[in-house]
Amino acid sequence: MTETTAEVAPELACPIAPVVDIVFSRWTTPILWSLNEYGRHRFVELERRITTITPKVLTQRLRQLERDGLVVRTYHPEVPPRVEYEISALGRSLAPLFAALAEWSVNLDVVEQARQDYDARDRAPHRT
Amino acid sequence: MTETTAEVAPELACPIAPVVDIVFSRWTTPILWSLNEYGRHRFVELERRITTITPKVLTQRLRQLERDGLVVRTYHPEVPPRVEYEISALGRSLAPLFAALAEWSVNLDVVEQARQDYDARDRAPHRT
DNA sequence: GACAGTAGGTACCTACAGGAAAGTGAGCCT
DNA sequence: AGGCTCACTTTCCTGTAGGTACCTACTGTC
Repeated sequence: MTETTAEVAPELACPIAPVVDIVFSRWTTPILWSLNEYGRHRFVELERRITTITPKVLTQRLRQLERDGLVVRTYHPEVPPRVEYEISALGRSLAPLFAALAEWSVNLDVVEQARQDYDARDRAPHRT
Repeated sequence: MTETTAEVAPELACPIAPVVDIVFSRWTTPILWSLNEYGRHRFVELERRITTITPKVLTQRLRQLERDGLVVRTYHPEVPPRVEYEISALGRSLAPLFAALAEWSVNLDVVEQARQDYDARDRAPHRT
């Protein structure tokens, strides 16, 4: 944890926000997860794995991830064109982060319980 | 829409997506970070720390975080009303995650360099 | 009586992310 | 000669998150 010089963006109030923007922006999580867990993917393979994503958005996210150096795109100028996406070394360095998230997911039921409690508490008495 | 499917959300293709939704939805990161790093906050204190957030959105996010059991809201029915927000035990359990993110932020310059390389590469030759 | 401060609530509006659907181009199959 | 596949691209359209602005109740202070 290198202390970055001076005040870095007081409007953020939070040094990890830029990382979150890069790593956890919409759709990037399932893409990175897929590439990290199951290795190299072609475009249609990703499309089929993340069934709810549209090709337009998938392209956008992949371009963004490629630009950020998190995935590597390899174009094979063959007859039916073939493109392969794989996670980069930088992307692989996120693995412990993903592992930590996966571990934390044991708390999902706690969250679910908290929601039910909150909703139940909120129905009966008037909120202060 | 209430399809009781056997497989748990094939459209996600990624078990950590629910966690990301809870923890890294918009604005929650600076809020949780502030409460975790600097302790208890009043509403205006949070507002002043995260300067770009509007009161409406801050209220929304705080309610959501309270409902999810990540922050605790304490209302003091005093003359100028006073409300305090603090992080819950569950929220505190995110600390190692935040630490991991903070550590990863050393790679931000790598990302920045990748972006510059990508943009430079993309200007000159035609993209395949 | 005017105003400030607190913790929001509410109504209205806009911008942009993302969805749907069709097109592209090059070649191989039949 | 039409159909197929891949990897997108383009156009059009909608939903909704979030912004702006104003409102509440209460009291102390000027």
